[in-house]
Amino acid sequence: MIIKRNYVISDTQIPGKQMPHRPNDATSPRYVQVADELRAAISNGQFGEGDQLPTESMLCDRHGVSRFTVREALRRLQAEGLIRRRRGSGTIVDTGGQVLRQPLSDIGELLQYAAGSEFLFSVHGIVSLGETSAAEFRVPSGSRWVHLSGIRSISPGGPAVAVSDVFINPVLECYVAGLRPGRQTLFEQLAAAAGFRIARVEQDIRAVAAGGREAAALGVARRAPVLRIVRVYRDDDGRIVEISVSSHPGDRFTYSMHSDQA
Amino acid sequence: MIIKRNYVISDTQIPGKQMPHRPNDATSPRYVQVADELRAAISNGQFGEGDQLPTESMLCDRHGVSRFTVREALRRLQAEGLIRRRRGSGTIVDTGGQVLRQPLSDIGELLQYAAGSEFLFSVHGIVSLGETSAAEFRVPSGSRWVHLSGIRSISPGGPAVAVSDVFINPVLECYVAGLRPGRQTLFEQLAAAAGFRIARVEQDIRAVAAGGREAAALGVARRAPVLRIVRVYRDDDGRIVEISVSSHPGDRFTYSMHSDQA
DNA sequence: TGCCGGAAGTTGTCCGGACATATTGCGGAG
DNA sequence: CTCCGCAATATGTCCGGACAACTTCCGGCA
Repeated sequence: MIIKRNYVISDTQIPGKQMPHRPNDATSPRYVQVADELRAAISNGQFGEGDQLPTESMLCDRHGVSRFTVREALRRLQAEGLIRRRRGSGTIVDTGGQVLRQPLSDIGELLQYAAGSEFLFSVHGIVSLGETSAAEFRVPSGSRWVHLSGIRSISPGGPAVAVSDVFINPVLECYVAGLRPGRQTLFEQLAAAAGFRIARVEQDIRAVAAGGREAAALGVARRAPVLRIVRVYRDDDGRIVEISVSSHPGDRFTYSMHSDQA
Repeated sequence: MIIKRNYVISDTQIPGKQMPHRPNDATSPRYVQVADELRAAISNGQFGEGDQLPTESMLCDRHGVSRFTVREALRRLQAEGLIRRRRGSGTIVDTGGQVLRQPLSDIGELLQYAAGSEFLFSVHGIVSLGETSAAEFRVPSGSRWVHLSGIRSISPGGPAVAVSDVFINPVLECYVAGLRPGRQTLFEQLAAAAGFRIARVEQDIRAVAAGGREAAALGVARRAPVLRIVRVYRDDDGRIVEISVSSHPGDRFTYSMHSDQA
């Protein structure tokens, strides 16, 4: 009988064989763990803005991993905009004062944004998208979706930072009743409940004039400028899981992102 | 005397030693070259939407490189949103009909966007940023910048897709006179002329109401919704090279991006 | 004093190998 | 014929090593 496990402990240590520092019961890869530890160290001030991070070889020794793993971890932190790296010089903490703004350049940061706000919603049943909406979302005209709408705010009952319409793939209809308002995103809840993974998010951002319903919900004047963000969530097979259309008041919301060159 | 070169050809081929398929006079890394070839093959229809790309080991053989190099190349294509990958299953071409929109999720795609439009500008000399602007751009109040303004359009003389104010670091003032209008970005020209590299771009996106000057230049009504994009370009040392403030008409411009989970 | 060149240190590129884990297809058992 | 399980195959994780290219610093030389 064969028992599947992450790592097999053998008596004879073969040089060059993968051997975790401590047995890895958690399923997350080592480089994610290293990245998490470094991120925490930056976050709690152990490494301050402008400080030099330990060199790759030092991190290898300290965490008991190879340079591959360390570089993969550092690559993640760089993609998050927390560090800056220069050949020959080293790795420097440079967050650009990121915490104050809403950084949204990958799915992880999308979650971070959602975690800082509350989402209240109600379910409206199944709708069929007309030609205009279908073209805008690049889905077949007349396709059917479970329709929800809601309001996102920083503190419960506080001023709204967004009003949203959400359309969920009807094959997931049975899970819609289990969705709960709060700080967790809908796509996260759907993924956990139905047992799949969000592999890609596409976003379209435009400036539009507030309609009557949006203006009222956001507390702005009619025809005031609002930022409209359309997000399309896809699973591993490219199937659309969820579409969300969010409208943010122009005077209260800024979408921030960054891009680092390799 | 020591002559620096990328690779040294030795008589005795040591197994496992790096040895380029063909002598690499170009300075670009091998994985960039592989990525470029694959991107071209996708672009010219050699691999169509939904097709399966050759496996990693096939690409290793075909390009005469290691799996490390192939994976680095594929990682780039995935970041660009051209392919989708699944463990055990393979790599599939999935561009999501990207060419029709303006994808802007890294510096390379920023260049692609700029290449599809013309930028005409004029130089206004040196200005000092007031407190409001300084705070918005996160630079010291009262700092001095070379001020330019201009209009971006798809075809020369055609309708404007943006009006921009640009602020350039005064240490680069001597290069400003050499800037030329057209399809090449200003930061690209500055980097080439002054011999540095743009390492990071930060972007803030908001919806605002068009002011009188913007409305006239864009051909929209006053107080019409416009998308305001503030970009801060930094070099390797984190110094601000250029700040650009672009206003795009809401009815003619959509900012598209995507985000793929590893 | 000032400049040049080399040594040391650091990240970038690249290799070959090994094993883990997910998917797919096929054949055998029922 | 259907379903289970295994083999083949593909990508993901991880190792150790080697060399390239760039920075920084320091000492020697003019």
